[in-house]
Amino acid sequence: MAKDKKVEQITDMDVDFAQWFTDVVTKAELIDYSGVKGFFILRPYAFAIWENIQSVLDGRFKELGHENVSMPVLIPESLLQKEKDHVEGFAPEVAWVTHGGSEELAERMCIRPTSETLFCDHWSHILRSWRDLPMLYNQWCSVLRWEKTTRPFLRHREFLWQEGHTLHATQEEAEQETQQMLNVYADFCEKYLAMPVIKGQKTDKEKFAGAVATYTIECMMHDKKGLQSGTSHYFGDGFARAFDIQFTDKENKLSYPHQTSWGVTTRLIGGIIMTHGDNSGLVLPPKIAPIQVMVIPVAMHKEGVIEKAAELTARLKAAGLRVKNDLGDQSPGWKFAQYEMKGVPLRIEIGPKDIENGQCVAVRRDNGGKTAVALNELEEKIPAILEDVQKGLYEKALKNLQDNTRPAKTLDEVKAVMSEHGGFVKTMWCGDLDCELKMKEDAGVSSRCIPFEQEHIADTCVCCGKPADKMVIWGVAY
RNA sequence: CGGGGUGUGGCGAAGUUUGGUAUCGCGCUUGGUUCGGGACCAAGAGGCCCCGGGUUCGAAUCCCGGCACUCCGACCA
Repeated sequence: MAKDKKVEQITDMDVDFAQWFTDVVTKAELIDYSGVKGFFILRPYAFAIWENIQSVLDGRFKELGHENVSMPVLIPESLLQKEKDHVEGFAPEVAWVTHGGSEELAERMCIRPTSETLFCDHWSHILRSWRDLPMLYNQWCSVLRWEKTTRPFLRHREFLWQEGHTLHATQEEAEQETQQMLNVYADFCEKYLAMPVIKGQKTDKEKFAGAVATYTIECMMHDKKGLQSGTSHYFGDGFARAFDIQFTDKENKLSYPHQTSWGVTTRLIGGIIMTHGDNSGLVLPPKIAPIQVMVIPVAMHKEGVIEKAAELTARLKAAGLRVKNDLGDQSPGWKFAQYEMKGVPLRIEIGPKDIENGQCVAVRRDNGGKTAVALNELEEKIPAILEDVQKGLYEKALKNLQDNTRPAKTLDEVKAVMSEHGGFVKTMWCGDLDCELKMKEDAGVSSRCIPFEQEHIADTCVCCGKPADKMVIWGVAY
């Protein structure tokens, strides 16, 4: 027991998962609290993770033809009001600017909670012809939503994200874009963050305010709760009509374009923490870790150790890895614990005995496995171990998802599964809002999504017993 | 927004019931010895006791009002 838990300061995750999470985000130096509720400071280590996420996704977006833009942070109230469902969805959680200096503004402005209205207004100015389409835009920015309950990474009042917004000549093209971007997110989560996802569609109750359809990737955290990790929306031409965005099509007729938007946020970092973390702290997938390898010299005062550590570091850097060494005067044991806390995927120990044997010792963060690596094989062996760590993390998370997703045919079965195991439940659903509400009321679960990969669990709705042909995944979500 | 808990050097706590000028551990600084799982010795530095009022000769402590953090709900990425 105790020997597994090397860091006493962290609350045991099986005792109190929420407290464990708070301990990790502060002790791994990811987050500091600002003086204002819901506004968090992303410290350099957290921001470096975000930059890695940005860099991969931004590259993908651009490969697919998207361009980055920068929209204003303020939205005039009249603009926000234009699309009815949208304003109803967001009005309760926007913050308002009412003064410029000491002068009261003629019209108050909200700090953007999302930028659909800004993009729409802009497009209504510039769109003329079918030759202008598609418009494939994205922006990296922060948005503000006045949430009641806030938690680091999972629910900020101000959070960093990217929001892609696109306009297309046809419904088919827009729907294809929506699917394409959902797939980009799913692929990124699985390949880079080692987080398996369930792709599917949101129910009407859960979809984005103003959307025709919302698609989502849902992940399962270590505590078996769900995390919506990315969304992609199809808007039809509703916003275009509300904002009077038109173009002249190939038949010389005025037409409304079809629209999409899609986004991921710094919540992904929360997902990484809660998917892979353990009782020693953070565990980062190698592909996204700011530091992939930490070289720790042992018995630094002995001749040649510091030089050897520097040499290994330089060689691994040259091999394309993100690697650092720690020549600080803390004891090796302190350093081991420190970088475990920070989730560095691989540690390399190099001391006098190793130098004598022409080797170093590589220690994996995910399972503690130690390997002696011959120094002349460094460039081949270390990347291979990192790949294995990446793979191992994904497989472990996939097992958690699969082992904790259970079928149910009746509401009583759902309740039994939830009280006994938690996790996700898959059931048939008739499509009625009343049944969805009853699931929440009686079993405490919300619909996560209607997965693209459907299974036939039963012939009838889990709730009302009427014929049903849709399978829904339910769970408790962050 | 409803219900609970908390707020004391950087961190974690004691002190609050019963008012008398703040204590401990960790960390930090300097010097020395150490170094294969959070080393040791010595000497130092560091406090608007969350904020604002009030009671009192005197408030970390009692009273009133705020704010923040945290957990559980409802709302949401």
